[in-house]
Amino acid sequence: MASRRKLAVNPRKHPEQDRSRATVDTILSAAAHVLVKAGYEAFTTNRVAERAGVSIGSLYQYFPNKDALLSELMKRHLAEIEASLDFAMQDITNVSLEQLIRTAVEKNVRSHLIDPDLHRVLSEEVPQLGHLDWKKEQARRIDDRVRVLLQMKQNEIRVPDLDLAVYIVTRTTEAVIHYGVSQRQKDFNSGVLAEEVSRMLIGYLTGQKRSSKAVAG
Amino acid sequence: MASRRKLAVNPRKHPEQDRSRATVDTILSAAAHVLVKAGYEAFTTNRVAERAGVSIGSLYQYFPNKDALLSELMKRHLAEIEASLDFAMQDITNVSLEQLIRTAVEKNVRSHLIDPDLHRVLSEEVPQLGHLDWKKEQARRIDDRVRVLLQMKQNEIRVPDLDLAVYIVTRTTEAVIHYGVSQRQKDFNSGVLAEEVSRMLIGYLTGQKRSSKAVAG
Amino acid sequence: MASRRKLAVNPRKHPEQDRSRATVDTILSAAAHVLVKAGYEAFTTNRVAERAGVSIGSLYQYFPNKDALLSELMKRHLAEIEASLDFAMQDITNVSLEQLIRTAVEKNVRSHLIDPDLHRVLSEEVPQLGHLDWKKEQARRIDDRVRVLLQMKQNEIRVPDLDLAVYIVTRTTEAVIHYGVSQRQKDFNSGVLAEEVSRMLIGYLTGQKRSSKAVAG
Amino acid sequence: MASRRKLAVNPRKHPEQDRSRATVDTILSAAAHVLVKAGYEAFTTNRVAERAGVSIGSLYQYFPNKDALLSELMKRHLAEIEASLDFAMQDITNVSLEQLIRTAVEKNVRSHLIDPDLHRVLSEEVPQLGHLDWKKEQARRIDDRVRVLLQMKQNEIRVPDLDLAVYIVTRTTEAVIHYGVSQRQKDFNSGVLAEEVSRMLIGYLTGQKRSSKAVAG
DNA sequence: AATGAATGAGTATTCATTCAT
DNA sequence: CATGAATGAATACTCATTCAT
Repeated sequence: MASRRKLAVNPRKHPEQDRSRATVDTILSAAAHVLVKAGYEAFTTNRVAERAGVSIGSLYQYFPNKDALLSELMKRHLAEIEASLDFAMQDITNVSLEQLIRTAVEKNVRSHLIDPDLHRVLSEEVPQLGHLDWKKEQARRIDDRVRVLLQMKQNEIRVPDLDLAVYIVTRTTEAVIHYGVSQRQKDFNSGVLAEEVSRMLIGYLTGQKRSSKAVAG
Repeated sequence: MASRRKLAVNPRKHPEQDRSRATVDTILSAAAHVLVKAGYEAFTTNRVAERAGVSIGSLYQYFPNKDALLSELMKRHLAEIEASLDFAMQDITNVSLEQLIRTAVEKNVRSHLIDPDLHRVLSEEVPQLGHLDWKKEQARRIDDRVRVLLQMKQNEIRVPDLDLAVYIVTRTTEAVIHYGVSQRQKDFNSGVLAEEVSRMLIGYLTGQKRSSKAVAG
Repeated sequence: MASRRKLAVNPRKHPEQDRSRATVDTILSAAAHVLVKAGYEAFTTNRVAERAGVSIGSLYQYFPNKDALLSELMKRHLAEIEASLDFAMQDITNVSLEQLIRTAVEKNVRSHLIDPDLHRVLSEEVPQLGHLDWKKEQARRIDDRVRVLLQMKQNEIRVPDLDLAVYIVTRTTEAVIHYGVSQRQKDFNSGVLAEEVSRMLIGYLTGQKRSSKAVAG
Repeated sequence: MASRRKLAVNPRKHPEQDRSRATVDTILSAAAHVLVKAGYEAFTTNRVAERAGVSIGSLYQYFPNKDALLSELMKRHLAEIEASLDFAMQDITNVSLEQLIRTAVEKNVRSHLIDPDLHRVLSEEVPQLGHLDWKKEQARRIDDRVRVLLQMKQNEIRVPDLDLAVYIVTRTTEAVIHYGVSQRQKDFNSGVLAEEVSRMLIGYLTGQKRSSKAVAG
């Protein structure tokens, strides 16, 4: 498993290693397929193996158990989403807070177009193997990026607690968009949904004085 | 599965009916207990029956299958929450939009203090038997109430689409508060979290013109 | 399992409990049968259940796992053997050491006629689930009885260490007889084997001075 | 399974043959290691191969199946023990029966110090692949040697049946010493155990008239 | 109605062994 | 000869559900 790096040196592609990688991918695809088409109920290691056209033994060669398979599937899916989020930080300094939020929300929307069926099953049907370390880490990573973005615009922002703002922005965006895919399909596709959330978040961040027991300034 | 609700209609209470009702309650309590203390993983009909001090046969006398049991449990829990939401419509006309939102959010917060452990298991661990008719109905019912409230304050509100606004307000409140219970415990308890969401929603609803490709008017 | 004693009081035989007991016995018989006829290799819970004419589920209702089944089988078998050993202590005081040993060995021989096939499989083929508490206990119990017997004849015995003597007598008898069943069948049946071991043990216990670096007196 | 022993016969050593022999040894060492450190439960061909730093394919190049591997391991271990038993026949004629027995038992004791852990696992944990031809042969071989020894001292010996005596002596020694290693560790190490068995056997062989329905003469 | 013994299809997982490279 | 990916029969065990009493 660690010896895999010989590749770079040796031009002869280690056939086994390629085969392995291919098998893993096949299995994961099959897993996604089963999950999407048949639901978690029917998500059986044997069924996945069968769908993958691979023996059950092979599946267990690469995944020590069912949860590991599920975990890897989620990991990859979320990694894709995270990648698609990217935030293109480089030239963002020249951009207004408004533009920033709009772009971020927009990207979030687009990231939900990556295999939305799988996304739904993964987030709603699959029993959450919480405590997955990489999951917490990923959440932290995303929060961190959002915090950095907000900090850059700190002088335009009026909130009592930046961390809290990050939390609210994150959760809100996620929730509204996530369920919007299926429940407000029209607005989701037309961009209206994104526009509205953006507007809401911008308003929230740039702050209003009108709250009675108000916090902001 | 819902057919034994006839009892409620018939005022003359046969003693058997009382016993039945008691048994059902016992079973549901046991179900909640198992779910909370041992997780969905360990939630087996036999275990619930045992915990309830009732034979497995009896359990099946009252619940045709496991899902029915789970469904009823959710139903009751959500009904409690819905009840606690109540919205106190009667005198609300005299109240400002601001106050309205604040109250609503506040109630939402309080509703999350009803058996939060059960709530968590139910919403995160239990495989969502989506499509449950009563569930959609309940969601619709809540949305309807929110829509009515907002309509009463229509002249103070600036949003392009009331339905969409209802959706956003609902989802946002739910998400921020739901995860806030565990992830922003401090802010949740201090009321800061509620204050912030309220402020955000009020800002959103009373509207801003500043959006560029703006929709509102 | 502990409530079984109500029977004595209540003439109506609890049908369930009888059924249970019968099922357990059936399963154990089937287990013995499979073990003897097909060997440990083929000793499968499913096969045992099938042979018992009982569903696999029922088997697991009474035995939490395969080892528990095996353990119970051994326990019962060894209990039978132990019972057949019995040692009839009561009138043994009037008896010579010689007679004592002879009787003990004789009983040991007879105890090996209890299901000798099962005995063989159990002691040779089955992976020893050592550490079984009751097993150690039983061994101790038997040793204790032997020790008591020898202590009664202490003045006729010449050995440096009674405990050691108990160990040697026990092991020797067991080994010689155990393998004798199959390897010296003729002598086993004719009683010659028993006679010889008895003679050896008597000689050993009554002691000789001739050992060079000798211990005894 | 035994067919690769041709090597030993052919004096001209091809380098491959050396390598083969080395591989075989490596595998057997690994097998012993796994068996001792992890028990028979964990004794899998893949694990042995891994431990040996050899591919599973190679393992099967040298051993047609798992049992063959196990068999060879036992064979070698028992051969070592047998070799250590050796019996030093040459000058034994000058020696008294007493001395003979004492020496034999002593050697037996020492032979149990050869990898006692492996010995234990092999004799207690591993499912006896009885019927192994070489095993019976070896037993016969040992019995034969003992018989020859006893025959040499025939005039000092008083037993009704020499074969039976061989059986009893063999089994007794084996059993007492084998379990003594762990159950009477102190006496085993101090030599007291050996002394006692020796004394018992000498007494037995030199015979007593005192048995009532006596056999000897 | 209540009981709890019985059911058995279904599931994850292991491991000896093969065979293409 | 060596490799290690692939195989798949086999196995222990679970749990929702039924039904005779």
